[in-house]
Parts: sequence; C-alpha cells; structure tokens
Amino acid sequence: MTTAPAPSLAERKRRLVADELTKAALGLFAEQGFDAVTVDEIAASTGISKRTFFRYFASKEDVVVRFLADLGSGMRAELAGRPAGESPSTALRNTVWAAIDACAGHAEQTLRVVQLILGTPALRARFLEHQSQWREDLAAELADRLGVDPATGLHPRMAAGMALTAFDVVLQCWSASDGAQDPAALTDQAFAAIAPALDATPVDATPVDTTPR
Amino acid sequence: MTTAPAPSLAERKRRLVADELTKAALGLFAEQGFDAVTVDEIAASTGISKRTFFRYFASKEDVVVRFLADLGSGMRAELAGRPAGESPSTALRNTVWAAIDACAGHAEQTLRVVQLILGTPALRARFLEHQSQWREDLAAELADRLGVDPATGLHPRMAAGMALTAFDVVLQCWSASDGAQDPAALTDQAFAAIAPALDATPVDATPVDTTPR
DNA sequence: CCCGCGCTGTCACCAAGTGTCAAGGAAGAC
DNA sequence: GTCTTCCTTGACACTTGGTGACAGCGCGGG
Repeated sequence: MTTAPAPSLAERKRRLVADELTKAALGLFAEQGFDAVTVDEIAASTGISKRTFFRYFASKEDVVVRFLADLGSGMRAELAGRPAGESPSTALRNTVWAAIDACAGHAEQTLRVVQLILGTPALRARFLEHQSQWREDLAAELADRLGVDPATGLHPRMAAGMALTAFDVVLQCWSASDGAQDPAALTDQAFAAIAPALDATPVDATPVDTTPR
Repeated sequence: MTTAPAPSLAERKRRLVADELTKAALGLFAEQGFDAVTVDEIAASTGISKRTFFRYFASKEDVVVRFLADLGSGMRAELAGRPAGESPSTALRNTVWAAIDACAGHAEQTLRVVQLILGTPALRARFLEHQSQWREDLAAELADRLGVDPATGLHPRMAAGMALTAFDVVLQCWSASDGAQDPAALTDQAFAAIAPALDATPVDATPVDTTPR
C-alpha cells in the first residue's frame, strides 16, 4: 500500500492524453466496431497525429487491452496475500474474485469493454494470450504456496488453468447476459465445478486410471 | 469412414501447391523465425505471386495453423463416439488423446510446428482462439452426452475447459522437453489432476462453500 | 537571451491483405 | 479442329497497421 511516489506533471499530462485517446477510441469502437475504425480516425478525433497515437499505445489493440495487464498482477498479488492455511479452492476463488471485482466494479464502463473484447477475434486473441501468461504466474505462486518445485508435476499449472477457465467462463456468461447475471454467483458456480480437483492432494492422490484406449 | 467421393484433378493440383507452399514456409520459418519471413519471400521461393499465396491461405498465420481446424473436429468426433457409459474423465481423456496422438503421430514433423506456434505470440494467439472454439464445441457435446441443457449451469463448459487446459499444458511440456517427455504419460498426469472434478456429479454436488471474502 | 531537452507532426517506408482486370490454359460443345 | 466458357494466375494499385528519421516547437535553466 505504498503511495505513488511522484505524480510528476509530465506524467499527469501523459495520462490525460492517454485517457482522452482511450475514451475517443472506445466510443468509436462501440458505434462502428473495432475493425471498422482506423487509427487515423482515432487520432484525428482527438486532434493528434497517427504517429503520436503510437507513442501512447503500442497497437490499436493496446488501447482496449491495456487494463488487462493490471488484472494479471492484481490476481497474483491477491493469491500471494491469501492466508497460507486457506484451501486451494478458496484461495483461488478469491483470486479470481479480485479480478472479477475489478471488472464488475466499474460495471457499465467495463461491461462494454469486455463485450468488445470477447466479440472481436483480434482482441479476444490478445486476451487469451494474457491469460496464458497469468497461468504461468499463478502456477508459480501456487507452487511456492504448496512448497512444490514448479517443474515437478503438472498440478500447479493445471490448478491455475482451471481457475482461469473459471474466470473466462464467468466473464463470458456475464457479458452474454449483458450484465444481468451476478458475477459473484457465477464465480461460485464455476468454482463449485472445479473445487473437487483443486482440493485433492496434489502429489499422488491418483489411482491413475489408466483405462483402455 | 466413407471414402472421399472424388479427388478431382483440380482438387489434387490445389493440394499439391498448398503442400509445396507449406513446406517452403515452414522451412523459412524454422531458419529465420516467423516474423522475419515475408509473404513475398514464401511466394517467391515457390515461384508464385504474393496474390496467389493469399488464394491458398487466408493469412500468413494460416499456413502454420491450418491443421488445427482438423484437430478440433477430430476431438469432437472422438468425444461423440465414446461409449455413453464411460465416465466423463475417461471420455475426455480419450478425447484429448486423440488430438495428442494426431500431433505426436508425425513426431518430428509436428513437434517443430508446435514449438513454432507456442514460441510465436501471433501464432499462439491463433491457437488459443481455436481452443476457445473447441471449448464451446466440446461443451455442447458434453451437455448432450449428460442430457443437460447447455445454457443451464456452467459445468459442461468448465469440464471442456479443464480438458483443454490439460491439452495445452501437455503440449507445452512436450514441446519444452523437445519431445523427450511421453505425451501419453503427460496426458494421464494432467488428467489425474482434474479427474476428481470431472467425475463429480454435475448438478448440485456442492456444499457451495460460500466462505468469507 | 540562448541552449538543450522532450514532445509532436510530417514524411517516407515496410509488410499484410484485398479488389480489379486482363491474359492464359484446360475442358466441353459444335 | 475450333470456338466458347470457366477457372487459375499474375500484375498492379490501394488500404491499413506500424516504424524510422528528421525537423519544428515549447519550456525551463543557465
């Protein structure tokens, strides 16, 4: 909980422009669709040049997807902060909640962004890439938590993957229902489906059902 | 198992060119990396024009990712063909095996392609997009299998998601180990981690652990 | 007052796709 | 055999995302 060190003037000016740009872009995307809007349009609508746009965002996708970066680190932090005694399923559920909360918090704002992302192949692809990174992060954190070597056994990665599948499915339902469904309830429901696996003992635990092919 | 109806001459000619193009492209990608190779180069190296290249492949990514389409339908077919009495975990494990087999079958060939895909962000993104589609397909098949309305409850989608997480993790390990690890063994290991959840009763089954926040 | 630094716009450029059109070649109709 | 038709291909122009290079402008410090 350290206070931001110095919101220098230049820094704030930069944020201002970035926010303006984001707002303009999201507006245009909403009314014309992501692909139909050109970077030139976005830039022009804010009165800057295309070149400058790319000094603020690495790509057109980046405008929409930027905030995902925070989600990832937020989740990792949440998981790291969970009490050690907590069961894996509970810890992970709270981890996902943290991210869902960050989304559902701004409600109206975020819902449209999420719908845009899920409905645009290029953006969905970026989103999934992030998730894939988060899986590695969470798996590392989880392995640490369980005192297991990350390279040994697939369990941590599988557990992280299940949690993120829950996250993804919840977002999908929430977005498909246009925000009508309660994210928290959906999260609980999703975790109910994976909890038995999350809380099973990692190491052996398995009669290793090597059934016929 | 119906025989292909008529491998008309034009059809075969088309395949031939596509194969040649694919071979050339993969070769170039292997030695220079995906991003460093231009479509012009690929086309030129096969003696055709760029325009023609795009008549065979929808995009540069498509050359590498094309075969994924088959994997998806293969998995769905495998799941559909599994005996009704089989436990979900076994049925899904076999489903994933089918895909893994299709990959590990050609061994040398596919290993390099998989490594290319997993190691190239743009390709990995496409791959994940496919997976996301497969999840919907498998979920539908699964819901059908369990006699459940797909819209009701997240269980089928979660189950499909877990299976695909397994698929992804297995491929990642296999590719990271340079083919040294046995795909079948990895698959078993991954499924050992999720089986408890897969075989739990879908509907209620859950004390719904609504623990504190 | 001038100097340097950072931000910005302009312009040129590359690569991925796409639309259009005209030429060529194979297959069928007469 | 020839004519016609259709399909494939190449050539060319164009749009869009994204990058590099450079020149101008504002601003604070000397």
